[in-house]
Amino acid sequence: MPRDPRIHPRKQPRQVRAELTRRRILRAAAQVFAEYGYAAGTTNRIAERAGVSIGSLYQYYPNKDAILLELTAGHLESGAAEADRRQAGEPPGTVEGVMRAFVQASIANHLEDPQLLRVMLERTPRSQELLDKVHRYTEERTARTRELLRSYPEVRVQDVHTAARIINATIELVVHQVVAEHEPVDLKRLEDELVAMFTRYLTAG
Amino acid sequence: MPRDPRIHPRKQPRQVRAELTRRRILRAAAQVFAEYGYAAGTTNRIAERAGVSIGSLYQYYPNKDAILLELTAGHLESGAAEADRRQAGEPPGTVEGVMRAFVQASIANHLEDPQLLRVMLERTPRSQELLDKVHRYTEERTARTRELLRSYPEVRVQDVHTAARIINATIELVVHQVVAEHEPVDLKRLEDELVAMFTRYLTAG
DNA sequence: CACTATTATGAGCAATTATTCAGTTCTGGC
DNA sequence: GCCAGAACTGAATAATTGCTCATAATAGTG
Repeated sequence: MPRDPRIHPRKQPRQVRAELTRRRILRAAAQVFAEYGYAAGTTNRIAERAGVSIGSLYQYYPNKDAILLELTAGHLESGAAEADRRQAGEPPGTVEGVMRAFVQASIANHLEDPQLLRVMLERTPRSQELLDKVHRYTEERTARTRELLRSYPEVRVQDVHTAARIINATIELVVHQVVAEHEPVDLKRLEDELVAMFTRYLTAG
Repeated sequence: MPRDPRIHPRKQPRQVRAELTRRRILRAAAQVFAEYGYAAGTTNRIAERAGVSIGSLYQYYPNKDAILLELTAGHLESGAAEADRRQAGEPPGTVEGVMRAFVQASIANHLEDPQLLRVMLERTPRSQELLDKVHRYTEERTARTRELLRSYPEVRVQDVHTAARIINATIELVVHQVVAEHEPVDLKRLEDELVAMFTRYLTAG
């Protein structure tokens, strides 16, 4: 039975050791969720892995969901930052270049910890807060992609907005699925085919 | 703690009413899983929804996982049957026709009960039996698609196998995601853009 | 050192849940 | 109508788990 975080606000760390504890808990949670999944990743297990008592965990997180929420927020933010970095660095001259940058960023992002990502995807639909966060992120990302596509005259699709959505969703989901599979996958091949698919789609004569 | 089904085999119905009970339980499980998710979809709730005592449920299913396994198996089988039907009916002359048939079949399949499907996707990675089943199904489907693509001379991609994988994964995942979203989506538009993407990808000059 | 605020502890509570089993009811063949 | 096996029942069990709170340890301050 989750409690209302407004009634049970998490404590703000004022000493260094508190901040350290918080970080230990978060790292442990990432490992435990990745290893056991959300349901079997119990708060006691997380505390144990962090080398911290269960009480400490609840001083910084009002409930279990809040932990995954923070992990997910971190992932989204680092993903957005990565995308910004790649885009600001050098504006790729071609549509293919843009698509390749997208795909590469996604593959890199998913290689980090596919199992944890899976838990995030699993859990998202059941948590309103997560849902909202992911939704906002997705919308902004779609809008950006759409405008980027608009800036290339050679892009000719019926509906740029839908195209942007499909491309982003495809990258996110397909890369995740393929990377998370147990069999070894030729990532270069995956990258090339995805890039080819998007490029031909967008710039068809 | 799931028990070994070999030790606790489910009973084979010998009377009509038993078969009816089994079916009521399965239908109720589909509803309850879709409504509450896997974790909160308790066996007691399923039994209650089915209008059957909890004991009856355990006479036909050794544990909770077995129920979802049967539901998933049913979904896969009906999906495969649907694909066969569409393909056997009339061989579409163009690549675009084939892609459209694929996309339409998937959309139809997902409109049925997106929420239940989500639970299946959620749960699959945690159940070895489910994992195997889905894996076998995916492999066969990929092989079929690959051979189909090979039969069209105008299909020119670097790696037909990877192409088949990407196309199937994209259809499955993107359609699911878009359909499961709460916002109303223009399905015709989704269909058109997906078909365009695949067709241009496959038949690029 | 002494004192207060901050942080850490962990036994245990309350609630939930999958599953069992001893007993009851029903069905269909004779 | 009788009865053996099939089907059904649901209270009870055993285990798990999120989370609390009274208490203890520690840090920073003067």
